[in-house]
Order: sequence, then C-alpha cells, then structure tokens
Amino acid sequence: MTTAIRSNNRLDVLLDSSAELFSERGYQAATMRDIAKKCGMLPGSIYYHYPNKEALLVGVYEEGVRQLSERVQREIARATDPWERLELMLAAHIEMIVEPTAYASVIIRILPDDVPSAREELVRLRDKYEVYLRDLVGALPLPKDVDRRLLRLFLIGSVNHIPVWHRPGGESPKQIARQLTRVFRRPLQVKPRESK
Amino acid sequence: MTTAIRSNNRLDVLLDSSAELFSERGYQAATMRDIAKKCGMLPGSIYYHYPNKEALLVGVYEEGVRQLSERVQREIARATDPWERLELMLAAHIEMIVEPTAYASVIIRILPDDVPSAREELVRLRDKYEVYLRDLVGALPLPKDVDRRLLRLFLIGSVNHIPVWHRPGGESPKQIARQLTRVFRRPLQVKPRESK
DNA sequence: CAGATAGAAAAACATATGTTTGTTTAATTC
DNA sequence: GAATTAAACAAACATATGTTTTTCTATCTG
Repeated sequence: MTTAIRSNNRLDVLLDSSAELFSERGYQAATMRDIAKKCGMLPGSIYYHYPNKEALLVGVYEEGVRQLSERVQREIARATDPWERLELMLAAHIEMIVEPTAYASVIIRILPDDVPSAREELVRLRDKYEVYLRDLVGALPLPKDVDRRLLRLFLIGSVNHIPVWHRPGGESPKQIARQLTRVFRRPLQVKPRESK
Repeated sequence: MTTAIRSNNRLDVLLDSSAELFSERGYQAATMRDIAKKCGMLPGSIYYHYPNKEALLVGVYEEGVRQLSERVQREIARATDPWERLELMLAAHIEMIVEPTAYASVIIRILPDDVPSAREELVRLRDKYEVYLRDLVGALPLPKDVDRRLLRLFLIGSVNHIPVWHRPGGESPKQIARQLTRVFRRPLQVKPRESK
C-alpha cells in the first residue's frame, strides 16, 4: 500500500498563506475562511491537511522554528568570537522577523498563552529555538555578578519588539543588531580592549 | 436639567472587570459575556456605559495611562540624577505591569494593531505615556554616537516583555530595574566614576 | 485503460459573539 | 409623594466562525 503525494498538492501554499495571516493578524483574528481564500481553497478543504485550526498553527510554528534554526546555525558558524557570534545571530533573527511574510514572525507574534489548548506544544517549540540564544549568552565572557538569564530575557524582549516599531525604510537588521550588541558589549566585557 | 450619577453606579466595577479580562486574555478572547459575568451584569447592560466593545477598551486604556503617568511622575520626582530617575521609572513601570489585575497590563498586552478600528486612538494614548521615557532617555549623558531612539525602543521591548516571563515568586521589579539599568549604564556613561 | 484515491468542492451545522430592542426597577429630584 | 430617569434586565437578532459531511474530479498506479 502506498500513500503517494500528488504533484498538485497545495499543502505548501496552505502553510504559506497561514503563516502570512497568522503573522499579520494574530491567531484569533486570522479566520479559516481568510486563510482558505488566500490560498484559493474552500474552508473545509483545509481540514484534509490539518484536523483543526490549532494544529494548523502548530504546523506553521514548526516550520518557523526549522527555518530560524537553520539560518541562525548557518550564520553563527561564520565567527568564533562570542560577541561576534551573538551579533550575527541577532542580525539573522531580526532579518527574519521583520519580514512579515515569514514563518518566523508567527513565532514572535503569537505567544503560547494566546492558544491555551496548544500552550505546551508551542512552548516546547519556542524553547527548542531559544536554546541558541541561551548558549550564545552563556559563552560570553562576563563579570560574575551579571545575571545571564536576565540578560537573555532583556535581549529577547528588545529583539522581539522590533517588528512592532520597525518600518521597511528604516534601519537595516544589521545596523540594529550592531547597535544592540554595542549597548550591551562595552560594559559587560571583562577586559575592554577598545576605547573611544 | 441634571445628569446625575447614581450612588449605586457600577461603572467602576465594569472597568475593573474589563481591565482584568483584557489583560488576561487579550482583546478578542475577552468576550462581552465574560466581562458581564465578571462584574455581575448582563451583556446588554454594558452598552448603557459604552457604545461598543472598542470604546470599552479605550476607556480601560485611558485609565491605564492615567494611572501609569501619575505613578511614574511621582516616582521620578524623588531623584535628580538622570540614571537614577530612569531606574526609578522603570521600577515603577515594571511593578505596575506585572500586576495582572492592573489597567497598566492592558496597555502592554493589547497593541494598537490588535484593534484596527481604534488604532489611532490607542497610539495617541500610548504616546502620551511614552513621552516620559523619551524625556528620561533624552536627559541621559551619552556619547554622541549613541542612537537614543534605538536605545529607548530596546528599553521598551525589554521592559514590556517582562510580564511574559515573570512569575510571582521571582525577582522583584526593583531588582529587575536595577539589573536593566546596570547593563545599560556602565558603558554608556561618558565618564564612568566607578569600576569593579 | 480501469480502478483507486489524494485532494479539494459544496453546502450545511452548531455554536459563539457583538449588539439591539423593549421593559423593569430603584435612586433622585422637585 | 409623584415624576423623572439612571441603570440594569430579559430576550432575541444577525452574523461570524470552527468544523463536519457528502460529493466530485484529477492524478496516480497496476
């Protein structure tokens, strides 16, 4: 017995459309009808691919985490210096979340508490990605009295807030990442090598 | 002709209940029926006080800005040093937004884009409050090449993300505010007076 | 080519939700 | 104490929304 996937399968289109609408409007405000219309299906057809709306969101979330992880992993491999690696990650992360059509935006905009029935699953997926930031902050040479957990949480807050204020014409992700690490870097280094 | 307010007016109870539910669940997920039940009214009765759900949210928002502004104004008056004033403001702000029953939480959780029809009004109210932070950051003695706008936006992101991860038993608002300013302070001061 | 079936259409269902309308009650005012 | 009306009740309305069921069709397989 075979479970072949047909050539005109539109699962990918469905996922793309869902990501875009979830990202733009949030979970509740993105209706199944809107999603169906966007990908040229009828509402009921979605249920062939996913048993319910919640599962559809989880599907988008999974793809988002996959894309983010892949990209970030690739970027941080380009440097060995801990601060440089952090900046590379932030730049890549910012770039992906300010792009409204991207899956990554969904992970930033829709918080686990927004969908109580899928809470644990969403938390699990988020954690899977946030491990990268945890490791990068963990690798920084910092004074002993700096709370790395708080530092990480401040970073997440700053970064994930960017889509709220960022406008297409404004600062580039790289510029933002540079300013952000600059702010944190100077003081926190054990032994600053450079001075202005 | 008189427009007297009756002694058993329950507008305040209605606003309190609305604030709590908006804060807990967000705009869409907080239904008029939930709000009515929480304050012991019937759904239709709410419409005597506000013409629609959106206006009810604006009412809560207004009260939230009022409370935040009042409290912050009082706090920052206790110091003259720019960094100390910033820390005082952040501590007060954090304290108010981690309290789930407070109006302030609504302003943090519900973003203008969540309610397109009331977007401008909500932006106006938020700006009214954020002026305090703008002034405080503006008063900091910083190197010329530091982008104060970005610094402010990073701060807002860090701070407003706190309710997402904060748990009742965890760090106190004052401790968090101290760590946050510590992170920003050391490097950005033109002339550091203290060294570890 | 013929049968099987992946994948979507069509249409309805059940319920949730913001809101409206007519009515009642009790506080206020003269 | 009677008239007024603030404030809430009671009940329905209209629509939106997630979902289910049945039916059709184009693709794949043997």
